[in-house]
Amino acid sequence: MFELDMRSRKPIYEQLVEKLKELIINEVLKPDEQLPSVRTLAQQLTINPNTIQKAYRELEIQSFIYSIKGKGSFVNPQTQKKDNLKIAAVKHELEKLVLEAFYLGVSVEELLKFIEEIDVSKRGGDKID
Amino acid sequence: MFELDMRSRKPIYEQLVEKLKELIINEVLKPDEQLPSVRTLAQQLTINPNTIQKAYRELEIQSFIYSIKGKGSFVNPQTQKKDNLKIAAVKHELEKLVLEAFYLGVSVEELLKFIEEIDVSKRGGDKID
DNA sequence: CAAACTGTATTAAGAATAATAGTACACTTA
DNA sequence: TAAGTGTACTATTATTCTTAATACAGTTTG
Repeated sequence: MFELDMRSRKPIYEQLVEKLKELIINEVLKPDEQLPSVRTLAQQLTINPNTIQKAYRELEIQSFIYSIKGKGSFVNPQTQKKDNLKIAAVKHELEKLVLEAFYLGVSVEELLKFIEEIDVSKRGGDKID
Repeated sequence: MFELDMRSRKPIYEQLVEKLKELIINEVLKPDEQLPSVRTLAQQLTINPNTIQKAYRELEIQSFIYSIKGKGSFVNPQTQKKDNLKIAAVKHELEKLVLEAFYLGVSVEELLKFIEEIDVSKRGGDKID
């Protein structure tokens, strides 16, 4: 279900958050569908349950999921589906531009920073890094 | 001269590398211009000289600068100037597309990952993260 | 009801990395 | 010669992520 990079600088709980976000937004995980329990997923991924719970807590804060004690964690149905075809088209255009930027000598790092700055300027302060 | 984010997950030596790269590529630092000494810059930024040296070493490995014992560290003139106008135009187009992607519900994280994957697929394995 | 499952919380310890501190050596320049 | 340069090395501190081991409250199921 997941591929985690244990050697990344990015914490695995944060990788989990991102992966699950994608699965939810793209409706691989359906609205109100139950997520694996913290202990089950921990066993599957052979990582500590606390790490899973940290990810779930973060996802709940960002209202991607909701959790009910004794029952489980579920996909928040408010998260509306994206227009995937449109997104694919945009990504295709994006890739062309990015490659052009690379060709012009713009570094990956500079590009990433640029993207992040677009983000924060339009949506308010986000996570550090 | 620099703005460092001491609270970022990104190490400050790595932030230094990126900032200096930009200054060099954009020729804010001219070819063969001498960089501040490790001790001077450390004092200015109130960080440890070892951290500066780590950044300089990395920049030398990536051949953005060259260092001569007893003399100093200098900008490698091989680093050619970029076409800044062209880059600005590309960035402008890029910003529009990125905002469109945001509007479609693509997360910043997903976008950053997408950019990074373009990079690695076209230029071989880079740094983790 | 009882057992087994859920989420949640807490404390402690381990591991890894970044950053600092301090010192030293070789080289260049004024 | 003195001061400034890059470079190297060890040790220590600090931070963060992860694990470990419990514990408690609620739900579900036999």
